[in-house]
Amino acid sequence: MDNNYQHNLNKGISVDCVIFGFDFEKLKVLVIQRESNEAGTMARFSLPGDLIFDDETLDQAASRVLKELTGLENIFLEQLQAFSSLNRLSKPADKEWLRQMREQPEERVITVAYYALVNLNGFNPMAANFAKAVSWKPVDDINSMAFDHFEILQKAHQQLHSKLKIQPIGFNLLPEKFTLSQLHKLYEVIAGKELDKRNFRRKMIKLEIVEKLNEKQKGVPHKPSSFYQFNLENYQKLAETGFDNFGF
Amino acid sequence: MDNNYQHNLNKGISVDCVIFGFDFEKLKVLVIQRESNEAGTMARFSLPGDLIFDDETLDQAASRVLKELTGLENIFLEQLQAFSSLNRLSKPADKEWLRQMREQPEERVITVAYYALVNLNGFNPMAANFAKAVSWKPVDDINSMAFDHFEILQKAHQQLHSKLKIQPIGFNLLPEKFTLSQLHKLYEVIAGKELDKRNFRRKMIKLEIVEKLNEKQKGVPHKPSSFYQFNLENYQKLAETGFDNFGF
DNA sequence: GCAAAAGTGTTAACTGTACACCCATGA
DNA sequence: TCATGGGTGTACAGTTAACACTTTTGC
Repeated sequence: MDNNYQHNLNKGISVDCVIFGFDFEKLKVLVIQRESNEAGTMARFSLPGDLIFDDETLDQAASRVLKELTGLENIFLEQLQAFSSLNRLSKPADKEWLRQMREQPEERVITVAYYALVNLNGFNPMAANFAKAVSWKPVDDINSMAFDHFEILQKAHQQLHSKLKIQPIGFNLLPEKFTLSQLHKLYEVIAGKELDKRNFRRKMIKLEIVEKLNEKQKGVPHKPSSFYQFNLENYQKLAETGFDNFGF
Repeated sequence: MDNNYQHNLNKGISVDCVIFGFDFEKLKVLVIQRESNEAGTMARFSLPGDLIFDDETLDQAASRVLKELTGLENIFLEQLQAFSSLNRLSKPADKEWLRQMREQPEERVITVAYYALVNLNGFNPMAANFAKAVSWKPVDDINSMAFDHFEILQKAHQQLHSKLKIQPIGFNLLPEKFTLSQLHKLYEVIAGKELDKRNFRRKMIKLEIVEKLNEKQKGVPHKPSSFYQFNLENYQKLAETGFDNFGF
């Protein structure tokens, strides 16, 4: 990717991004689809990533990959961890694929994984980058990926889950205005279990990290829901007093 | 360090280890002291670390550093995160120091930090490695280090704190047999606040992750304390049912 | 008027927290 | 006998968890 800057690339280190999105139904992840020239082989996906430049930090490299692919900037992006297994490129098809993109595909590469949270509603990654076969896949539907990317995805998913319990990062997956049912559904999907509707709402409202707006859903064939927004200020006050557990 | 294997070193990636120990009083960290040839300059310390070999994983490299320095194997060792700031080597004295140890000290190096938990009682790192000026320093007494090591230390300290709340990793800092007071003190030191003695003991005992032994302290000028040991099996049962918060 | 999702209260069980005194030992 | 840290119980407040019906809208 980005052959224009090759002279500058650090050949030994890459970043890979696990970009999560939520469509009010399922947790999804942005994947790049390999054109399958091996008939009969299961379609294979990889995470977006790139080698880093010598004069950028890992954070900058991850932001760059994210922007190139989605056009998005200033979104939630956090380092997961470095991966270094010696057989990252052990699958033959992976080597072939890499050969098309990099100068020395056999060389050992250590990758630093990041995970990002984006609001995917009304957003199509293809609009920003139509040259690549990019798509959102439900996380739960994926059970294999190229390289060690499935391991990275699983680790990122797990990290998202643990972090959601102690910090209000889930709001990054929703639009600015959202309904409590949408928030509720998000927590259920990530926690992987049902959460009592009444208890959930009561807790969110009592913590005062969501704020009711004077605006309701329109055109829905049922009682319209109020919109809410995340109140960062209140959350920060809460965090100062040592809050670190939603109790889900 | 370890010049014998130079031909094999990956010049772009190093590991650094934050090795924590607990002496029943304070949380300590293993540091390497630079021989200060700059009079008047505050003594400077660094974390133990090394460039990685091309044919080892990051985990292996970290284990190697740990073993070379302490002689210890199979102890708690976990990746923290990768650090890549472009001015890691910006302090002139740091460059000079590195020049003595590496071929190309100016080259950009990304480091992957690990943290380890060891039982330091009756243990002297010098015994295993007398060539280096290695010592345990109280974490709270350190407010500056070489390179970006102070940032790494702070991050590791913070991680230890958060993780201790949700997983029983603190036992790695204690001997196999310990008293509840020692465990209590450990949690207070890492949490950075007083914890009610009665409530603390009640909780640990009720969770059944500690097990009372038929053995007591001897020769202490006060009522002798019972020894306890960590019960991994019970903890795992607990973890299966979704336990992830000690509530401290 | 019906289907669909929004919104709302109460109770019982459990968990957290605050707090003070007697006990066993060595010197 | 004194100094030192070990060890114990209780009551109140707050939090979690379980549970079912009414409301508002579009069709």
